[in-house]
Amino acid sequence: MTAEQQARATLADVARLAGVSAKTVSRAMSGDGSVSEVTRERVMTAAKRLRFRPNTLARNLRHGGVTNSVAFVIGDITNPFYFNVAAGIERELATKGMTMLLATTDDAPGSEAVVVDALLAQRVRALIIVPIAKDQSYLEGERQLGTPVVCVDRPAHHLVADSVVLQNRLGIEEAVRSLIAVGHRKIGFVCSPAELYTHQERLLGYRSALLEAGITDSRRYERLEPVLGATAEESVRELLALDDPPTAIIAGNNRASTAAWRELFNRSPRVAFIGFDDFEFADTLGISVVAYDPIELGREAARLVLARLDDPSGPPRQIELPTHLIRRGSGEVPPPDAPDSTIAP
Amino acid sequence: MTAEQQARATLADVARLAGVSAKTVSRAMSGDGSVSEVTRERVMTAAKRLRFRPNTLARNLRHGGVTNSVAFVIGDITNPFYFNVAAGIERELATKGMTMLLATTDDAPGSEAVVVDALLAQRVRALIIVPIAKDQSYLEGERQLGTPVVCVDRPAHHLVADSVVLQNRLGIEEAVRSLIAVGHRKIGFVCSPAELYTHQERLLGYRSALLEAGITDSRRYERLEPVLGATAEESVRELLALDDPPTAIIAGNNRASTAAWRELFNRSPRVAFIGFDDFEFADTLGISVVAYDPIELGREAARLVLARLDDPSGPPRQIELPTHLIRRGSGEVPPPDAPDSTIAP
DNA sequence: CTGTTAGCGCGTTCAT
DNA sequence: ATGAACGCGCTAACAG
Repeated sequence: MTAEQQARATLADVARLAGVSAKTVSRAMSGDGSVSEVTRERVMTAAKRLRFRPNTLARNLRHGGVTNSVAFVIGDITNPFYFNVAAGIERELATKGMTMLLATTDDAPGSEAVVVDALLAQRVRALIIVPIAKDQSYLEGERQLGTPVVCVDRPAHHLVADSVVLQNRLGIEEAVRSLIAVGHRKIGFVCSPAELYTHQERLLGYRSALLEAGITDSRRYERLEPVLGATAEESVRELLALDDPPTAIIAGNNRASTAAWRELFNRSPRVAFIGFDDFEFADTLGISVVAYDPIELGREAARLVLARLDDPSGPPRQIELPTHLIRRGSGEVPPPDAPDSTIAP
Repeated sequence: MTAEQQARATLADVARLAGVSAKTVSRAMSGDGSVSEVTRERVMTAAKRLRFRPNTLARNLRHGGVTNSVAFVIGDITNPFYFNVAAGIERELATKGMTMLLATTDDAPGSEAVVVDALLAQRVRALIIVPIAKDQSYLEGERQLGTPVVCVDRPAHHLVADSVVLQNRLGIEEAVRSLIAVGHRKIGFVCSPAELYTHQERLLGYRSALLEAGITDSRRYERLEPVLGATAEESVRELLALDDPPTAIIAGNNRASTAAWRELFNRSPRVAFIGFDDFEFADTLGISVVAYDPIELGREAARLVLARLDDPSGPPRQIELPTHLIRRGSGEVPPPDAPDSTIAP
């Protein structure tokens, strides 16, 4: 690493070396206007010799001061869920030559606006966020200025914006019904913090499906962690330590799923289990889950951005992506008192 | 979403409304020069009313045309390994107010230069890449222009650059020795494509550790997929179908680990197994692995970038991050013919 | 086909 | 403490 900090060549430098005007170089490089074959050659040679690299920034500044990147704002980058969504966004954007800027709020509601502001100052083309703050109205002005804002996984609060969410209720309802069909009446629900929209929805799905089956005494089986980061392992232990423990457990999100299964693994008598969000080995291990496609979640969000860039007008769009129960065995375990599981009738 | 595309306010607009010069606004906003308290107030109010947002791009253009983001170029965004590295990079950059631009080459060696060129045109501050092309000399010019280039996981070819890699050989050697200590002499090695530096290193580690123990006839137990995407499941099946099958298997990378374990799971007699790269449930399932910290890999890369931005001179730095064997049981299974495993002496 | 002028939004260098 | 002029790298709008 030598410090031979050679200066970066500009259009003007190339023009000088090629003996033409800057604009001609511009034309030659971008293939925009018409340039004679000879001069184009001359320009290209000069550019190569000077290691010229067009400055997209300056170009965009001239065009209206917007970059080519879309910002994706997430809470915790170590959560694989976000990562898969990011993968979908990146892929979809790449088809249009756009790049993804990734930023983190560390799941701190207070830092959302700060992080977003910094990104907007960098003139990102659009914003895709997993809302964590309780109020996104601070983005209203930016939206009016023409910056598309798309919310993923959770809708925005106090802001008109496109969004992509999952069919959370339906997913959990399907899981509950499936357990009931096998004979369960005592079904537990463990999940991460209750405040989040997704978890609220899933809780509502859990309750409505139970109600539907005439089960009205399940509140004691609900365990929503009060704080982010608390593990579902404890919740499961608590539930199973009850005098009248549940015979089946549903987890409401990915972290809770893995934590819960960790606790249920190797326990007997076997407690039926259905997780939320598919994961590696869930198939090999025979774990039933309410699955969905996180990559598609990202792709849809990016598509909404692209559509909005194409046509800023029109009403906000709310997309709901399907969830579906995958039966692999763990959710099909009957309760111990079921007719089929008794040794003799 | 109405189409009320109101124009974006600039420094000049704010200046006009506040009745001062543009430079005064600039001073007031950046808190740089000295501004009287009254005018500062006036400027701030005007800025708020116009929803003014300073344009970082224009500012940076004035400063030398460089953005605040560092590009991270990876092959396949769906590989959790890259994701964790990305997490480390993002976190470390965030401490300096920088953001991460994520780009993908789809593991196509030919597209690396294309993607990188586009990023450089966007004037990223630095480049962190997982090299996939056979030659990174195309970056030499850029390096001389002062753009730090850091390679992760694999060193660059034909380019002087900082890099962070793992202690690949040592990791696999430790695994092999551990298996040998339990009594294994027939040890298989399954891995993804052979061309990659990491896999070559691990293969060499495998061979040297065997040689060290006087085992010289293990070539028939080596299975390196010729193409990316081929699964290690087949390789494992092949190995176990041999007349004289191995009694232990080592996987050389994360994808191979999960695929191999999928195949070994529920098989009997139990084949000893050690994977490479830790993963969710490896602990719960009792799978021994050669582990390392992917997030730290990213953080180190980002630190190299920051150091290089701070001081471009100095020799290239090569950092090797440690790997270590985590014994959880699967790697401690003795061979069927071992004295301890026989029922009676 | 090519060059000139002007200006994108901001900061620097002088002035005042 | 504040302002005017100029320039960062590039391109639109006009020449010629």
